[in-house]
Amino acid sequence: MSQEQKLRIQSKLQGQVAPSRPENTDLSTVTEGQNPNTPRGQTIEVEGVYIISVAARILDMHPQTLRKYERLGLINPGRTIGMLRLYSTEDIKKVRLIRYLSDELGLNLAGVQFALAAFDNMSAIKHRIISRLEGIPSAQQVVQEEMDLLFESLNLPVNR
Amino acid sequence: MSQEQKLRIQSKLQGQVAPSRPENTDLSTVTEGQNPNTPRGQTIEVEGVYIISVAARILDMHPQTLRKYERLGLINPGRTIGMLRLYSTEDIKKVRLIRYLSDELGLNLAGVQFALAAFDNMSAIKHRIISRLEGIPSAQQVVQEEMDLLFESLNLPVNR
DNA sequence: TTTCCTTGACACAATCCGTATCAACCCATA
DNA sequence: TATGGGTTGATACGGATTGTGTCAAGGAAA
Repeated sequence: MSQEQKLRIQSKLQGQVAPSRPENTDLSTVTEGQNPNTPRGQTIEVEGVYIISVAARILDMHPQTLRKYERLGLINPGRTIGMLRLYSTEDIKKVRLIRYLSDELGLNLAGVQFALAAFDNMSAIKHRIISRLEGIPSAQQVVQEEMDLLFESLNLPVNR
Repeated sequence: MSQEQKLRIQSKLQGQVAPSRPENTDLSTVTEGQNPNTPRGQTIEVEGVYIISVAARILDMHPQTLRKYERLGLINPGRTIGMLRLYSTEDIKKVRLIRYLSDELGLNLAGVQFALAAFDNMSAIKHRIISRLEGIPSAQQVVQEEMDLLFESLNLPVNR
């Protein structure tokens, strides 16, 4: 339970199981819902990937819960050659978002699935609009502002 | 209990608006552009307004379910002077959307609440953006198209 | 080898949702 | 005005869902 234990196991397993670094993260769709102005000053954990036991300890959640989330398609962690799950920091952040939607807002997992898909769609549409307004910076500014307002209105925790 | 009694009240309350079609599922076109909350003095003359028993029969749902939806803030039907609930056609449509989110997509009521709020915010933001792009019709069209695409991507039933 | 760890499957306790029930009150009709 | 049926708010119950626990079997690392 102690922080030292977490970091010990974490660093231990990182040295072993994580030969590939950030280039392995082809989970680009995960970060789609995050704002570009995300405060990145609070990263306590070292960037990298974790096996399920370490990820569960970091998140203080049961490993079976993480497995269930994956089975429902909510998260999609990478795998080692031996089929071990590898959770990136983006995966961790996404699980925190899921936990917020579930615990704080009371959504069930179907609702979480719907919300995550909605976030992805909203973010994609925002980028599509801004892209299509290439020659009109003033319009781009309007869309940027209002869409950011929209995300704020959803009470999404940026740093959870 | 008896069907005659209900139909009697129904015809009293909603006038001559198709009381003999209990299986009518397309009420969305009846009073599309009319505001059901306009006080006309006599409640008998208001069209497309139903008490809870009639609304429940139109929707094929339990009256207690409708009451619970209201208690949770999902719907907000009007009231008579005697505090009887009055469901407008807009309320009926909203209940159908709630039922779709709940039954088809499997959201719990907290998820439905979140989704409805998100829809409202999205619609409001869309109008705000278009309003702020007053002098740029081409940009307005882009936003209109993409936001419509966004709503479509949420698999929302238009006429449920 | 030994010792963890992971995996999938099944089971359990707590909670949620729709429904049912109850007494009290309201409303339309005679 | 009197009456009977419907509505209201509150509470309680059965079925379903969710997170968690447990189990045996197999793999990876010291």
